[in-house]
Amino acid sequence: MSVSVKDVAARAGVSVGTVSNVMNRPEKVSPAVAERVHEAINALGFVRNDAARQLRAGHSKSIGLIVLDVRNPFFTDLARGAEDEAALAGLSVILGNSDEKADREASYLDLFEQQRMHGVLISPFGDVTARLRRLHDRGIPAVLVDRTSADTSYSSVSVDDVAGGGLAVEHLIDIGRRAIAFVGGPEEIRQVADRLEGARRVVAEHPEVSLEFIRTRALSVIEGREAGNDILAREPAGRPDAIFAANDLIAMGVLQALNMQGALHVPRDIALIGYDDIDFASASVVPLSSIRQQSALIGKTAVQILIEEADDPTRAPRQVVFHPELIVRASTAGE
Amino acid sequence: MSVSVKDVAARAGVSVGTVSNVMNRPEKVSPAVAERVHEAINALGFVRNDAARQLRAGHSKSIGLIVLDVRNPFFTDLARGAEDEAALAGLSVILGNSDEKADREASYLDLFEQQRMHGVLISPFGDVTARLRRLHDRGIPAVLVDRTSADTSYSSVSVDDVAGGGLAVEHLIDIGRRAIAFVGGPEEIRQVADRLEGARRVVAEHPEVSLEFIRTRALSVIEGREAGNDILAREPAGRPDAIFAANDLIAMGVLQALNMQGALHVPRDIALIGYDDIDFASASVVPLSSIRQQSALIGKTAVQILIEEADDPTRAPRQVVFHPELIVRASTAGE
DNA sequence: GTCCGAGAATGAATCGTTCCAAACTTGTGG
DNA sequence: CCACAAGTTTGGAACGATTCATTCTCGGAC
Repeated sequence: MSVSVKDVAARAGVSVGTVSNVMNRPEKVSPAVAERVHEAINALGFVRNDAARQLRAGHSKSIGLIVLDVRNPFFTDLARGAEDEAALAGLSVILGNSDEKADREASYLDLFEQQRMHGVLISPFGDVTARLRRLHDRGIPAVLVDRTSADTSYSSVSVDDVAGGGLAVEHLIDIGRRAIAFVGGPEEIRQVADRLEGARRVVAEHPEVSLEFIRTRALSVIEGREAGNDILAREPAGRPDAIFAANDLIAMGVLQALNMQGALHVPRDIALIGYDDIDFASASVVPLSSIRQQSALIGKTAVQILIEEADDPTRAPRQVVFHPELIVRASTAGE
Repeated sequence: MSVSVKDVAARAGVSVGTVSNVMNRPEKVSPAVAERVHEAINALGFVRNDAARQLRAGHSKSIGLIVLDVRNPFFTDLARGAEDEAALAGLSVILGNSDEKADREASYLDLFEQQRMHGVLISPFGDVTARLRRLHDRGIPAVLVDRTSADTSYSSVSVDDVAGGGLAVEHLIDIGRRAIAFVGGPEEIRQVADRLEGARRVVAEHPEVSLEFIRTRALSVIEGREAGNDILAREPAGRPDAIFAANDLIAMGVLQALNMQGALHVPRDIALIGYDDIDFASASVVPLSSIRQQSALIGKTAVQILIEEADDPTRAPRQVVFHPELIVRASTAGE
């Protein structure tokens, strides 16, 4: 049925300990023996039983990653960065999609605890502090991603959305716009609140610039289109000359509305900038300027911190904050 | 450090065997004892070590799922269906994203083999027959999803793309269109070829209808827009009166081009139907008709088959093919 | 009062790998 | 020729949950 080290050892004429050494500390074993063992492994098609290895080691060689939404490119890029970094340390990443549901999030945490993961990266939805504490007591470190922890007892890696909001608005001002509208919502979403806050701060430094807040019920294309239609319905004098959308989906909706039957021209009549820099952003009718987050770098950094904490559980938690980047495309081009 | 059944047993004043019974065959144990054991479990914060359980059982309680692209809603919905079905059997699903890369696919298969997964669902990219054979020999069944297996030694669950192509074109004919264009490519992609084939078959039954094939280099928005611009540049008489796009991204690109400055009206001048029914489809400027696949049902069914095969490895492989569904929206509305 | 059997609880064996102290081998210097 | 060190290899204990043959307990039948 199942080929074990014992079978490999028998065929190679060595002890099981030696087979283990060949796989885990090759430098301890003579080349001739190593060769024989490898031959036996291939001939028998031996594949190590991870459960046994884990049982002995006390914890697994996998890192659990729980994200809010696998469909969001931000998280898939983050996951990719995490995987690549984990691979360097011989670890693999198991991806869990909480889909912004507390019960799904909890069941992944249960699973990861049962599996004695090497560590857990989580973009939390519900209140997970109690659970993370349990994991920590069990020797499983956790790092929060895309969210700063309220208490600083866990490490976190996030992006400065306030700075991102500032970047977007500074750019709009740079190209000469003065009447800016922020479209997005609800403000309960931290990212929305922070981006708006960043926009407000920059506007406060420029007395000649005004900022209007157009609230949406969600961050979707349809909501963006409704907001765009509202703007279109106004007197020309009452329209903003630039729009900062809380994310690219909103921006795309706004663009569709403004562009309908060529009513208004982007960027001539109204400049438009989004947030997240999703693939669709560069593929829309008018390629969209946006704010890009270094998603892969976040994942990579989070894994680095996780590995450090796993090696030395007494290490003090760290909060890393990255700064987003402005991507200029046609929707805010020229004057 | 780590709380084991032994600790629980000591606190509850019973043997380890009884603790195991409480967790795995509660009917074998008296209520009074069960109560004491549960109290001890909670008090000590005991969580079963999955590695030990697995080692004993010979295989894990997880199903591995390898998809071509986690960002594709088709696969996330499929994964959701699989998870829900697996949960009913007390299994969990581990998601791996091959991202259409053979090396990533291979490393997930390695991982799943090391972990002695309960079974593997895979939407294959490279040639995985040799590897699946190995898994099978080791007692790990595999089910192919979204692809019929060339040889019938593995079960598979897929969608009939030929039928889907037929559905789309029948609908266009039903609303009175006669000059149909299929936009998509490259034909090497099985889905593209099948959808085109389905379209051809239906057209062959209607002598009054013509089918034109407009090839694209990829299934992206940009390629779709280029195709749309080409059509727009033609003499009005040379334009089709209906377009069947190989997927929704292509359709969105086509729509953007046709709609630019209100040049052509969809569906009055040209009717348009896509494929996949992605979220964006209903959110585009003109809500898009599309062909929907029962993604969740595919995942659910694949898990059912997998569990059956895991229970009885001698079971003959089955090929299940689902039929897609027509979703009518504004882009093909009325006459 | 004894015997029987059903139900409940026990505990030793088991899974496959890793670790490590001990045993073995080889080569070198005295 | 022996002692010794360095380099290799060995074999058994350990990890923690599950299983199952065995033992125990208790109530009822005779």
